[in-house]
Amino acid sequence: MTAAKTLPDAGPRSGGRGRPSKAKGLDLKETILDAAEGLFARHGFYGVTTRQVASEAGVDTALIHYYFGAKRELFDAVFLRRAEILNQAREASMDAYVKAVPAAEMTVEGVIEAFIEPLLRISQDGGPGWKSYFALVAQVNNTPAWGGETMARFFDPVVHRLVETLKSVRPQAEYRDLYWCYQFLTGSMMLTLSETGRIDSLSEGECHSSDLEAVRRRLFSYCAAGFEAVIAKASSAP
Amino acid sequence: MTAAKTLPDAGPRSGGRGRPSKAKGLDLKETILDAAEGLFARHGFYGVTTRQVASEAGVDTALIHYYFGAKRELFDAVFLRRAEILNQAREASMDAYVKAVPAAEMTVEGVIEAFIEPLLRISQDGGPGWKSYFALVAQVNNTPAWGGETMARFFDPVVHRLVETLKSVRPQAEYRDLYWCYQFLTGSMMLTLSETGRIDSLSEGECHSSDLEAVRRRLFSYCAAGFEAVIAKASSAP
DNA sequence: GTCTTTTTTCATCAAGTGATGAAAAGGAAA
DNA sequence: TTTCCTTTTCATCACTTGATGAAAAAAGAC
Repeated sequence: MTAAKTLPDAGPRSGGRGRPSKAKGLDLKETILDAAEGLFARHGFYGVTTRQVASEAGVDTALIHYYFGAKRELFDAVFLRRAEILNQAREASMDAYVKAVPAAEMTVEGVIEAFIEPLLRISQDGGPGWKSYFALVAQVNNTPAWGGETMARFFDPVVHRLVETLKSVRPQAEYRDLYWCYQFLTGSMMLTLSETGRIDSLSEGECHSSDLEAVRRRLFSYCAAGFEAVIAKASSAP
Repeated sequence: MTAAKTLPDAGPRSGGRGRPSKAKGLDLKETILDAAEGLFARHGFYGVTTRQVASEAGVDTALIHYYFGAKRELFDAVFLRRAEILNQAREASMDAYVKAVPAAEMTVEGVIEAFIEPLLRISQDGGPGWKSYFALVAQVNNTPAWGGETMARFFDPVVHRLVETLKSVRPQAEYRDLYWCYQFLTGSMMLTLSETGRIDSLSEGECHSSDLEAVRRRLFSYCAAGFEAVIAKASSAP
């Protein structure tokens, strides 16, 4: 609390006097976030101690509280850091699709691809931190106690955008069906992005969690066909 | 350790002399497992203390170690208790399908329904403990550190059976595709069974996590269409 | 009743937990 | 150089953690 109050509000540079925070301060903050991200992703919020984070980051325990306050605030900082980038990338991707394709030619698969592809690309090219982050989000997504609120707080807008776009492509579809299908989609997507390695052992080497190109070749058409089937079934039997 | 060694090996009744374990012993064991199940499902392994379990079950902390040994062994006992019932029910369901339907008339959707339906039925009719259990399994499924091994240890056989049955229905399908599709399916299924309530708030009341009848009307055809699309795409573009 | 075994409770341990206040270190500003 | 502010470290607190051994209670066996 006291520590949190003395935090420099803006990131880059803080006013005029005193030691400039550019020296190592911000780097250390990022280092701490990186360490916390990896550990939280692997062991969950309660499975990680602030001492472990400090040790992994190579800093003193007190420094973590100095920069982030309580442990939960550190977790939120980890979660928030990439959530904004993620939402931006997804909104941009859907913008691009809607802008590039005439309304009459938009497809369910195209919309879904615009929604998911940014995540695959970032996971492949964004560096190792992103892999941890996706595993973290997948874990939060399946956390009954507080996962729902957290996911809603950060990711609801882009999901609503997906549903609305799909509704415009298939106007006869019911929202009920679209939301259920979205849930099925996000379950597949999150489990895949978290790359738990289960499919590697299950398939005895036929498939690899990290092979996102293989995912790309299958997930879009899988989900699109699922959506279409559910929509068709609903409209045929009301 | 010492406590674990003095455990009665077989459950029901233990030999001849001494206090019979029928009195309250087994009931207490079940009570402890129930309490642990609910807590682990909500907060994960590290988010629960043995004292919380004891308090929830209304027993002394030491009794937990007396019956189950270390905390991790308690967790395994919780996980194992229903896993066996689950596997039995699923095997029986697939047996019934394969027996009832001539090979020529089996469908991808039929096989998938035989694989998933037991879970939905048990979740609906099996009592509240099962809801917790499914949430627990979903959480383990998304745990990178040790979730993979745990899932494999308990559930690999029935999954291999699913894949083999699907292969017999669509002999031209590649195992690669079937395994990837299974991963998509299990992601959707586990997230749905864990009933996190996210779809309730996301859909603003249109859908309810607990409405498994709505799931039944959609999930089978969704997954089946996804499988068919992936298989078709693979065989059309080798 | 007495004996014998199991079940339950009590008191406690050693290690680890998140968190904090005070002091030290270090560079910029005067 | 001295002052001033920020960053980093140190020592520590109050509390919780998983776990255990010894003693007490319970209940059939004799």
